[in-house]
Amino acid sequence: MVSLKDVAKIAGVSPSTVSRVINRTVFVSEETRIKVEKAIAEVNYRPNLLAQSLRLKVTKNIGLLVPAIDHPAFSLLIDNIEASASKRGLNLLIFNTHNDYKREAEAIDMLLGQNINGIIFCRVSDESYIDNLSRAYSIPMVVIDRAYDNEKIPNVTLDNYQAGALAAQHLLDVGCRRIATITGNFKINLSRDRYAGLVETLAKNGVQFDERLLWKGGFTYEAGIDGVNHFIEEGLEFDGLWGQNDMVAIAAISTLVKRGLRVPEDVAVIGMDDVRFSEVYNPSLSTIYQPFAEMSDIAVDYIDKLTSGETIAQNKVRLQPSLVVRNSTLKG
Amino acid sequence: MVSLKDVAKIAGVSPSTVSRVINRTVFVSEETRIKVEKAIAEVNYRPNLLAQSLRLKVTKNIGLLVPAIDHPAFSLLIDNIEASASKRGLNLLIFNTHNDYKREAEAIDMLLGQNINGIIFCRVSDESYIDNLSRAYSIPMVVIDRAYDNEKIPNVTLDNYQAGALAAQHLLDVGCRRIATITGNFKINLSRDRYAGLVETLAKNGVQFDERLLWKGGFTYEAGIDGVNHFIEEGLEFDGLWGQNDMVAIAAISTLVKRGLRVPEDVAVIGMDDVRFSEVYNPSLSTIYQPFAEMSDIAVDYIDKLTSGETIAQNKVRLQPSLVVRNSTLKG
DNA sequence: TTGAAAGCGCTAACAG
DNA sequence: CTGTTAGCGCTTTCAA
Repeated sequence: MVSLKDVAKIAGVSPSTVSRVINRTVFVSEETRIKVEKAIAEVNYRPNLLAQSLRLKVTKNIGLLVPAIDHPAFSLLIDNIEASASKRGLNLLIFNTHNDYKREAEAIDMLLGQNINGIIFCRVSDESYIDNLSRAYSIPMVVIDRAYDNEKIPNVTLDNYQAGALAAQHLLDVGCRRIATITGNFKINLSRDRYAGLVETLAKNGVQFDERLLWKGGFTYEAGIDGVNHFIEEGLEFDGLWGQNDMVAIAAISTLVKRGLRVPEDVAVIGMDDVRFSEVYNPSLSTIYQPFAEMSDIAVDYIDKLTSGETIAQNKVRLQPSLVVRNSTLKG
Repeated sequence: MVSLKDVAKIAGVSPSTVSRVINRTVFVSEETRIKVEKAIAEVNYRPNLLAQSLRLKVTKNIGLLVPAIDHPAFSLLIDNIEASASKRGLNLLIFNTHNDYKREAEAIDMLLGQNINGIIFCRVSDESYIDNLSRAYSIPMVVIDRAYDNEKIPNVTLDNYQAGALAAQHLLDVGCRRIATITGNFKINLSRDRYAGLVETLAKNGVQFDERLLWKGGFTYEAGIDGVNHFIEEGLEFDGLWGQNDMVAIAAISTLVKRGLRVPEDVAVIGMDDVRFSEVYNPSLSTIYQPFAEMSDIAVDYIDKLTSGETIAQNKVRLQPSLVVRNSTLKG
């Protein structure tokens, strides 16, 4: 590996001068600058980021913790965060917490010993260890998506109550009256918020939610399958269903169809997130759009600002969801 | 930040002793070890990886280049690579090359200046810059999935010809005779290999492939949609279709159904990769399984071994695909 | 405008 | 078994 010293020797100047040329930190005479640049090119020199970071106590890396990687919503999120990071010249270190708050704690612990600038943290659930988090405070940190009700760490989230409200309103609008829902684990507060938005909006419109039509199965395909099977086996009737994410909704549709029901004619189904394949599913899936790109950009920007010592005016951002209507709810 | 020196002072020993306790590199007397450990715990000391890496010239980071993140096959691959890396205490730095060989070249260039141990490289296409790659040789590198025909860099790939053969054989077995295929870009050699496997296996079985039923649309949903629309608009008849990945196959099914055709009764459709949602699609998708987990593990292991200076006996591994039969081809 | 020197936090001879 | 010393590659005072 060719070092700054080598370049200095070739250019016939001191190491500090080479450093100054590279970082444009102070003025260097045209003449020497050219000599140095020539030497750099000659040996194809690249600064050693390790040494640089050690000296400067800042790195270009940020850590990202997600509960799952191969999950359409999270891969979409990761994709967006990567884009935001790379736009700012930051690198992403990704860790999968596997929806397990113990592994999450280990990962945080590890991350703190890592050469990173900050952590973007998509918490597993309300069980996530608080004490580790407070230790984590020693480096910039932002929580995305799954924040606590009274999150102290800067965070960017969705108005999940409103997501539930939109889903309820749309199902009512297309004529549904007996509405079922399959939710995420209630240890994740956004599952509760989404649910509350649904139930309260139905109530406001004179429709009482039947709690037997609630299945807290989680954010997986299995939840969608199990939920629908459960409802049907219990002999419960329903004409509308909200799956709290698109995977669940799609699994629900698939199960309904297998059971001989038509979607949307017999049951209108709406999902959440607007992941890529919801558009291609058969029938195409109505859903609640979640602005992942915007959320990612805000989160990365936080880290960036916090790192450079800037103070941030607003340390909580809550974005609004919106309704996407496709065929799975169009009773036409 | 508390440093090793601080710990040494508290424990009343020299910095080297503290280092020795931490790294268990040589024997330290029970007595001093305990003193040191107590001091470490007292101030909650964590070694600075930056300094450690600078000194040792090895990091715990590996870079991963993928053509896309939010693509079911790649998020599955990323998921598996993360698992393999984390199992070995390695961190993953992810870069999205956006299927663009120019951005890919930039990313490699950047990665080379990064504090990484090695690169796992999922090449965009045959257009990927060779010269950059050879420069990249200065650090351990392994190509996964999309390797060249005569790849010089250690690589782990699938027997893509065999994948095509399996698809062809299965479609023949369920009674198809007019078979269409939608392939990846032919600049990616695995698209060509898969295609060759299909065509030659058909020929071996006395079925001549009609080249008008080839659509080189790429690995996207759009390709599946466009391909089917094209075939139908050209008035071409077909009773079987292979999409070279699951997204394409699913988009094809969705388009066929929209056009009033039944799957599998009118057209049997098979995909490739066996991503998560192919099982949940309606109808569930027959596909060619690709052993991503195994591929990932081999790739990460390569980097790990190369880093520690071990020589690797076999620097090319080619794994076998297998057939997964579901409803989209069961004409029953 | 440039060079010398110190030091970021760590490890590894080398000596004892 | 442990301490002293040098140095990884870089930046930044401090002087000149």
